[in-house]
Amino acid sequence: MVKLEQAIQSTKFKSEVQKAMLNILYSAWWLKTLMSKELKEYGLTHEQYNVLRILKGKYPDQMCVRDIACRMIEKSSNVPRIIDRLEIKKLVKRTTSAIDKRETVITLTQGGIALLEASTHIINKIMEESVTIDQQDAQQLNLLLEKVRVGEE
Amino acid sequence: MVKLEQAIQSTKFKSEVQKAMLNILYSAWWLKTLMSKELKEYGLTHEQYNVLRILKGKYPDQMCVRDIACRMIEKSSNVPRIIDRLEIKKLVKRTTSAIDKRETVITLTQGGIALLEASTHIINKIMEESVTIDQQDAQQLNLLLEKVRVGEE
DNA sequence: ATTAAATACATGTATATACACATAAATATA
DNA sequence: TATATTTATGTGTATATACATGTATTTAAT
Repeated sequence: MVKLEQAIQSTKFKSEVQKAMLNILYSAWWLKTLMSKELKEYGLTHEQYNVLRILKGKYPDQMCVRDIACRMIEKSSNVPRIIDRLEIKKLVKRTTSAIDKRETVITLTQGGIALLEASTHIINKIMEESVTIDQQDAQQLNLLLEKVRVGEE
Repeated sequence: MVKLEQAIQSTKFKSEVQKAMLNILYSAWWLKTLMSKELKEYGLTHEQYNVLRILKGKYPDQMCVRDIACRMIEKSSNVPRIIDRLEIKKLVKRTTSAIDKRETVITLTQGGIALLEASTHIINKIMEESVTIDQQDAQQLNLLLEKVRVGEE
């Protein structure tokens, strides 16, 4: 295990709360890096994978760009542009909605489903191997993280 | 408080551990957004601020690019480029080391110090207002996050 | 029915991430 | 000493973030 102190070569924190904030930021980077490394084998970025997973959640129903955007972990993600890359790789298809011509409807292709399934399989395996906390600790962690965001509107 | 379920409009998680991973990623994004919003008033990005703080930690000693890089929270940050922006704004100064001509030595300017102090003051205030967990919870959170990264080399 | 406002998406710009590669200088090796 | 390797930094490219703006379409208001 690498403690935060070693990771960012800092020992003096203003408070335990400030250390926790840095710890959250560092842990998120660590998790993303871990996933991205695996996803690279499939030619996917972390964010492209996230969009594919969101689409899978509604499959075989389609989703419009807005629906995808509000399910993204990073809310400021530029979903149209991420879909651009996925479309080039023929993992999704874009069509204009017949009901509301402003909406672009995104559909997972068979290739998209196949790639998502293969990569998800590996990702889950890697994450299970790398993150070994037990269910109780995870539950406690979820509780505390939501406490951190208590001021969120 | 906004629970993760509402934030990413998802209710079915594979496990409490998977939920915790998403919770870490979302919380990190939330914290970064909160800080960036304030830093914008000072014309700084989150990453530029991080570099300035690292430099402050050694002040009045100087630091080379590599030393800054290994203290960054996001290890894949391109430090030379971040320093480019800081240099343009005259917040830091670049000089080539006399001892090792490969090294670029970075120095905080008076303007850099002033801007850092002003922005740190506000950031600390905002973070104290927004993140209201107590010291014990923070300690517990730090413990759990390091448990998450137990597999880190 | 016409106009105004809101909505959905695309596009543009600056900065950052992630990573490969280039360059110059220092160190190790033959 | 000459060469090879390593190290420190800079540069290039593709993608993403953060945010502003543009455009078409729908909805609401007059």
